[in-house]
Amino acid sequence: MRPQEFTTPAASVPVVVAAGREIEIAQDLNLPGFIMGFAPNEEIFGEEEPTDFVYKVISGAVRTTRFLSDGRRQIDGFHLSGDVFGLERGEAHRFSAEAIGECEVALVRRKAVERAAESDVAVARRLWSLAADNLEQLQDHMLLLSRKNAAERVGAFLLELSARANCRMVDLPMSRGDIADYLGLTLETVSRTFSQFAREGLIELPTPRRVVIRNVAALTVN
Amino acid sequence: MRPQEFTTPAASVPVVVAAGREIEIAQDLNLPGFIMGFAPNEEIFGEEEPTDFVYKVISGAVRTTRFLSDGRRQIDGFHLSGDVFGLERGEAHRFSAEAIGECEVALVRRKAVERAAESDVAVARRLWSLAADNLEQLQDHMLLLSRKNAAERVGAFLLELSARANCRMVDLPMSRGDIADYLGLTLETVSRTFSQFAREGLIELPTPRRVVIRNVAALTVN
DNA sequence: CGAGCGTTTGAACAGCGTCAAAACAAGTGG
DNA sequence: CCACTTGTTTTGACGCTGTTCAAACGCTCG
Repeated sequence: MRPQEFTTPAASVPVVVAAGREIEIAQDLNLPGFIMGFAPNEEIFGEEEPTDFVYKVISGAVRTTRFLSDGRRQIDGFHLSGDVFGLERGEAHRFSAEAIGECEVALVRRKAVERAAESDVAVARRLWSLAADNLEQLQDHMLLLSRKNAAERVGAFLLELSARANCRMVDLPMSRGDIADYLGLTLETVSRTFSQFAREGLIELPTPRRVVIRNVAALTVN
Repeated sequence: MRPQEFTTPAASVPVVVAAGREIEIAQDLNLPGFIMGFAPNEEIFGEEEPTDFVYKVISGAVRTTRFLSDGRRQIDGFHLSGDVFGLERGEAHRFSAEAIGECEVALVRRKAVERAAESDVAVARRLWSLAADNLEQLQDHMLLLSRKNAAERVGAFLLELSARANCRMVDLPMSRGDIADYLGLTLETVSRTFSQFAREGLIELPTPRRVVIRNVAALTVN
């Protein structure tokens, strides 16, 4: 979705919900931006598109994805409320981003972020930290992908979400297929592992999209 | 290996080969450092050790690794001559680094690098670029680990080395086991895939550690 | 020449993927 | 309110890819 293609609220989504607002991109870094609404599975930006904006999830959830030429998909990350995404060094996005469910996203001009970083060392450092957090998370995820089995992957995923929500009960915004593409599995394997965990009493599944973690230790692997 | 434990050239490795030299950490960023020699499989730094230094490969090859508690190993990356590694944000290393074969590594104080970045925006930007390169490489590797099969992984690995060496003939400094832990496979699968490629004429294997790439397209997957 | 390590190869096995169908949930229109 | 549609999730049966275990091979270096 390119900004030139904005539609008015009266037309179909996406729509600009609010313009000219101050968006907090990092701690103590507020920049002018605007908020847009996206429908489920709607593209926020596509691979190869210019990196004109930096994004922040206001509500809902977003996934960033990459594809192999034959359609195999990888989900690089899930971005929940408050997360910043789409900040890349190059001129073109290496990922696409899509709304998982109905969601609101704030857009800030990338140039504005870069100018702020150039004039203020503290800001540059905070942006660096943002990237470094990202890097460390990616490294953990790489270890998961290269050396953990299906149960360990799903366990780590549930604990990751639980830690983010700071709660043993988690509502999953994403489908089994999304989880599978995040964990390098198939959706059937993810579903089977959920069922297995429930049978073993490690989790409860009140509904398919709600998980209550009962046994943290049994889901943990280091 | 902590610097306090340096031994003299007369004793066993590692040894300080040269002290007080200027090391080029990034383009136009030369900082005082010293060069140490390491024996095959010798640890350069360990997980959890303080991040007091930034490292640069002068000769030979280095691997950075992480472990799961039960011993499963992942190789995060191979670092060849000219590569900078060990630059992390936190106070403790999240990886260990070992010499693959006999090699020389330059050490520069991390504080010196940070001071340079703080006083010079251009330096900070170049360090940022270093990290961003790292990030992009990691993302590609994640796609490999999550969605590519054994042949595609080994193919990508060979092309990666070939691109770095800028040559269709590549000498592998690392063992089959190292390659396996980098690609998320077993050493047997790596060996079998090499043999398979050779049988199909995609590569030649004059010796186990030397590969000549014959058919780039057949090894490529996007 | 023999020891030790890395590599190759084989055979059996298992974990996860594939294909298929059924169960389930949510929304739509009669 | 209920039949119908559509999409997601679950479950089953089966097969393949890659692992495991084991043995043989080939270097290199004492």
